[in-house]
Order: sequence, then C-alpha cells, then structure tokens
Amino acid sequence: MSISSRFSVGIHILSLLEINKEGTNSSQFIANSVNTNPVVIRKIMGMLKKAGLVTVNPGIAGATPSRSLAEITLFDVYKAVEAVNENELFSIHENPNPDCLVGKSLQGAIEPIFNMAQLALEKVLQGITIKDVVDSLKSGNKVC
Amino acid sequence: MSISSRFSVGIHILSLLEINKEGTNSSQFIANSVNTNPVVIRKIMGMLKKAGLVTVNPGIAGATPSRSLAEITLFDVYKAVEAVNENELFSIHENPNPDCLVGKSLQGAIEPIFNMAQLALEKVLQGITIKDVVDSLKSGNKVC
DNA sequence: GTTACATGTAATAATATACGTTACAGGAAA
DNA sequence: TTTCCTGTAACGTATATTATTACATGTAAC
Repeated sequence: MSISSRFSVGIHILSLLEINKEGTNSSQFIANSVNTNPVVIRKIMGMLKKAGLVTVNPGIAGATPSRSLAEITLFDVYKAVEAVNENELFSIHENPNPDCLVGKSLQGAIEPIFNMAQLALEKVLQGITIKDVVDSLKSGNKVC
Repeated sequence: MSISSRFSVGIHILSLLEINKEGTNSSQFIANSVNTNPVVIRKIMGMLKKAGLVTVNPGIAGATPSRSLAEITLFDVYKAVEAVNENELFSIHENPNPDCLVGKSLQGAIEPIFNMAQLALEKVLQGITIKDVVDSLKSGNKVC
C-alpha cells in the first residue's frame, strides 16, 4: 500500500503558507486549495505544530511557519505527519516457525536490508527543502 | 501504511526452496514454515511464477526456482509480489484547486522527488540477491 | 479408472487504516 | 455577546491485507 497522502498535504500546506504569506491561512482557506475538509487540514496542521514546524493558536485564524522554509526539509514533514514510522516501511510476517532455519533467522537477515532501503529513501527527502519546492512552484522548473 | 508482507513472505519462500532443496516444497510445507495458510502461499507463489521466478505445476507437489538464486534480486521479488506499484509508493492528494498556484502545480513539483526517493529505495533492493539472504541465514552474518 | 493428494482460484470474513464529515468544546476579538 | 476561529472526539465509508473455506482441475500410484 501507499504512504499516506498526509505527506503531500503537509507539503502543500507549508508551501501555501509561503505563497499566500500576505493573506490569512485559515484551515478553511487551505482546505479550499487542497480540496478537502478543513478538519483534515487542522488535524495535519496539528501534527506539523507538534513537530515544531508551524505556529498556530486556538481561536486565531491562520498559521505561520515556525522557521525558515529553507530549514524545513521534506523529511521533517514526513516525520511530522508520521508518513512512515521508524523502521516500519516494510512489514515482515510474524511468528514464522522457529523450528525451521528460515523461519527462525529470516527476520534478522532481512531487517537490516529493509532498514537500509528505507534510509536511502529518507536520505533523498532530507536533501530537499520546502523552499526548493516553493521555488519550483514559482518557476515551473523541477526540483530534480 | 506499510509495504505488504507479501514481500517478506516471497523472500521466505525462495530462501526455503534453497534451504530445503533436498525435500519437497509443497504449499503446505512452506505454509508451515511461514506460519500461515497454504492458500496464502499458493497465491504468492502464483505471483512469483507469473514473474518467471519459480516453476510450479498443477497437481505436482513442490516448486523450484526458475533460475539461480544469485540471479534473483530482492527487487525482482518486490516487483513480482507487487509490493509497490510503479511510482506509487507515495500517494498524492487528488483534485487540488487549480485556481491556486500550489493546487495547480504541486503535483508536478513533488512527483519527480517522490519518484527519486522510491528509486533510491529500489536501488538498494536491486543490489541484494536471494543468495545473499540465504548465505546470511546459513552463516548468521548480516547481509549488510 | 478410482483414489489420494497436489495446485489454482473464487468467494467471504475479519481486521486495519485512511479520509471525509458532523458535532461540539473552548479561545479571541470586534 | 456575537462571530469566527482552532482543537478534537466520534462516526461512516472505502479500500487493502490476511486468513479461511470451498471447490475445480491436474497428476500419479494403485
């Protein structure tokens, strides 16, 4: 199955905070751009807030990035919205037969491989910032 | 969410074909090692067969690898069991508002990034063979 | 050819998660 | 006090996974 679209929505939110920084980025406004329900935005915004990426206050319309968008990587967003948990991108079948060599040892053999693959993916995300994405949006040029 | 455990089961199956090559690898036998239902094994075995990785015949007990395990990479298994579809590891929210710059252009901006990240992950899987896993099982040494 | 046992596959249930939606509590400011 | 916002719980729907039952079909020994 796929990695939750919370991730792409999170990127959308942060990008919009920049593109519409002159305006007020209420959950309703953002939801209109993302094309979803404002509650979905508030829930994801809450995760971004918890991760220290955005500043939002109850009762006050709008949100702002908590630090420069050049200092927020896609990996930060990915962790914030729990797109994938630590070492859980791949799932491994549970309780294989311990009386069988394969059943007993497979998990230990493939876990490091899976972790390495996951890390390779995450390293790509660490190399790209929200600023890169926003620049790409403005210019029409691809980030990569 | 996580990548289907069909992937780890597929690796389990192929490893077991080697470890138990003297014996008969019926779906019942394999299911006993994986600790699941034989039908689950037959379904995954069917995908491995369709991908040309194993040879199985209706009515005849057992399965064998179709080529050397040193020539079957984890990526081959990953594709065979449809762990992740082409460029679909990440999902992107659909139908964003085209009247908004972010809504209109975000997908085009992040898709190449997502594809790059997915490719980085897949490249790791391409570098490891079932033989590597089996060697690790036998020796107790990690593949990586 | 019949019996025993295998694979192939459809159908179904149980479970988990994502996403959307309604409802409402509580904060802020005119 | 009214209005509009955020925060959050609760619920429904849709979808994917895994397990399971049931049965059609193939193979080979007897």
